[in-house]
Amino acid sequence: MQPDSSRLPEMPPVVLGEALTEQSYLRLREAILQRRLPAGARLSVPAVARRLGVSRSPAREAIARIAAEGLATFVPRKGAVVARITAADLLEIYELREVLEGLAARLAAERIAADGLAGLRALLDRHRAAVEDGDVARHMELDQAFHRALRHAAGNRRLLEPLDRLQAQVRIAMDTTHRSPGGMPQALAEHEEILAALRDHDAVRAEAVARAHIIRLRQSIASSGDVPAGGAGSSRGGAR
Amino acid sequence: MQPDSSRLPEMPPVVLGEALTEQSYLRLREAILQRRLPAGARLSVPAVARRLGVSRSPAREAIARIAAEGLATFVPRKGAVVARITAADLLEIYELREVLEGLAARLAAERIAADGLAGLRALLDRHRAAVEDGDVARHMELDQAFHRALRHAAGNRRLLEPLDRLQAQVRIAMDTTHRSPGGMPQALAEHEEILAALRDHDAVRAEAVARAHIIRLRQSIASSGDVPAGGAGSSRGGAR
DNA sequence: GGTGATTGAATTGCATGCATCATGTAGCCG
DNA sequence: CGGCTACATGATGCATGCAATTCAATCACC
Repeated sequence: MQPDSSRLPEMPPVVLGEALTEQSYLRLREAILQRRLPAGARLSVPAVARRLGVSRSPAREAIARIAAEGLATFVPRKGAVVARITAADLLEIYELREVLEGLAARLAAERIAADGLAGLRALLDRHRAAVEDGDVARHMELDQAFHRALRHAAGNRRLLEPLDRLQAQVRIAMDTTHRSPGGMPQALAEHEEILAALRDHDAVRAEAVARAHIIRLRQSIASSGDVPAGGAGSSRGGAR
Repeated sequence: MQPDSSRLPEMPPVVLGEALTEQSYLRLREAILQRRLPAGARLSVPAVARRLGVSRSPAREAIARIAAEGLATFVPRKGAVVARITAADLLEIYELREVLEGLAARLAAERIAADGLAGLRALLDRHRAAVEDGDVARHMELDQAFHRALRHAAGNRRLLEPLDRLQAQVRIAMDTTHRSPGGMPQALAEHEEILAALRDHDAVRAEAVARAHIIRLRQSIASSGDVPAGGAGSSRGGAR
């Protein structure tokens, strides 16, 4: 193993005089999601503080938030390391996402108003353009934006955080799990299906198609990235 | 005038020489769940530190965890206050719990082994005894224990934290929303139904009965529950 | 030359100092 | 007598000091 983790990539120092902790958290999160900090990278408090040009206090809290979010894990004696999202983790994540996105779609179908529908419509139009252009990065961005808008339309605040976290974890896993470009039109079509159900305020259908959408994503991942045959079994017990 | 912030209830000082932050967190959580710290109580860092006999660092982090868990909310300029779980919040919580407990039951039905079934069986036996004795406190405790065991049997680690959090939030809401004692045998019977489905490894039925169980709880709360009405008068300190 | 002990660097967790800022009160002035 | 202001209190956020501990690499010794 190479101690590649010792050198953190250059991060522009935090500038805003206010909310150093928040800024540090956002910078750190961004670095992780963009994979400038790869899975397994160690996040020591002094190192992060140095890189960000802040003292240890905000660095420490930023790291704590990152860990609480599931983007890093605390190793007992080593501090925090950027989470390694394995195929088994993705299975767990998609099991959860299935029911949560389904719930979001159901609630949104019951509650969404005209402006909410218009917003989703606009997103899908831009998404379609991106897919037609074969713009993978933009596709992923708009795909996530759609799901984000969907859960916001659900009107259940407690639904936001778990889904945000899962989505972030999926993003840092995208490293190993290749994005199949062929799946882009399929995802778009399924989003259209969800939107259609929302427009009809058909809660049952919205939940069903949303769940089917996630199930398909899980399967496409399970088939491309091979899962160790154990599944998401209990690897480790213990409370947090 | 008396500084009301010092009115935090007596908490035995943290004793263990290790993990002051963890101990502080647990003590604080316990105090909140037992309603020794009522909803709306302010959790200022110095006050908590004083009460627990620790310095501000562990107190600060403990409060941060409590807030991240949804047991307290950060008010921009006032610090953290113990969360006020309204009837509307409970609605949100049960919307989420419905799908999460359903997922837990489904996964558990697929994966649970003999010892897991035996553990749940033992819990239900004790639960039955408590219900027959009319022991409400023990009923609630075992009710929660059953759900906790169920989600552990699901074998999805990412499912644990959201459900733990929701359950904790429900507990601090139990202040205002009283559980109808008549519901005890009903809850027990539904848990038996879930267990039966698990024993048959009938995932579909397990999910269905678990969801039905939560839906019923939500309805029983919605019918007995009061209006959220924010009219809770903040007790103003005595003028003289 | 191989193995083991020692020193060293770095990290964590905790404690504490300090400036800024909001809050609430008391007193003063119109 | 009421409204406004200045002050005292206390909280937050950030910076930094300090001891204990861990991990590693070097160096001495067999």
